[in-house]
Amino acid sequence: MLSIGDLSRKTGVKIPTVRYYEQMGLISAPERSSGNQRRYSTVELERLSFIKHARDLGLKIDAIRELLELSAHPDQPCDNANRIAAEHLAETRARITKLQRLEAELLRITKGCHGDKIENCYVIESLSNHALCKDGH
Amino acid sequence: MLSIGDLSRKTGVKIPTVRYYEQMGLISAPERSSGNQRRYSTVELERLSFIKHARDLGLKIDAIRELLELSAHPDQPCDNANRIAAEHLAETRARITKLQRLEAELLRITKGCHGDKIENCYVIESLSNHALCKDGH
DNA sequence: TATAATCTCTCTAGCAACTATAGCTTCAAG
DNA sequence: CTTGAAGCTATAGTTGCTAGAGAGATTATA
Repeated sequence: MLSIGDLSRKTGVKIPTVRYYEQMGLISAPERSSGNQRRYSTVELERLSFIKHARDLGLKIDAIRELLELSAHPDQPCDNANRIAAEHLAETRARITKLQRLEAELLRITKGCHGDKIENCYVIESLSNHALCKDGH
Repeated sequence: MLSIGDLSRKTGVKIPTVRYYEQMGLISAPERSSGNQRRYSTVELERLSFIKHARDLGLKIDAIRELLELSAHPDQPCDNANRIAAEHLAETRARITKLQRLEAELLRITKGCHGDKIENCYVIESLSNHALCKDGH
């Protein structure tokens, strides 16, 4: 049996986060030692690894909850799992696109400053005056 | 004089957010009408536009606070303004890079599923088994 | 076996940047 | 003068954790 610290080291999920996941119902309440400390088996280790992996990929808790639910029913169609992953991919791409627009604008702004005083600083000026922007972010 | 609703419409900042910014000290407490409602002048309109623009570019409240402080001192050097902008650009780029790695992995996972049941769904399998990943995200 | 060092427990609060709700008051148009 | 929209304060909720306090449990060493 693994203590919460063991589980944490093996998965890379911090101890308070493990307890948080338990509270959120992502993992079920484990057995306890005689002194009331959590004791885990490899079942929970695998489940937590799944969660960690999904979080590292940026999936939201709710999506992970759905995926865990799905993975418990091996005989069901996997359309929903694919849909969740595809939606997350689309969101990720949308975020990239948005950040790239910001990147371009920030680059333009930082390159544009050749002054040395705030009064003619292009950074400050750009923020004050949206009309200076190339892009309708 | 502008009501908080006028200010909101002109800047695109929602009313509760305007009040939140006031609470956070980004904008100072404005004059009040005889009935205790907020009344703004164009000074506050410009300041809030600055804030909105900076937020749209992804700058954090603390960074904006610094920039506002700087913009109040036109005769000071603008090194700090440039530094803040450059740091934010670097952070933005780092986030893009990370998201692109996730995108690649998500794409691989979603394309990889040719099963129709959960039991042989590559999405679920990938999440269960990190070793299937190409990239050490 | 005693004791010290480390771990774990629960509970509460805090983070960022808002957003939502409730219950009340004020404003502006007709 | 009435009515409906807009505004007020205060509090709580959002997401996904993280930090701290103060107590109890476990383990390693003497």
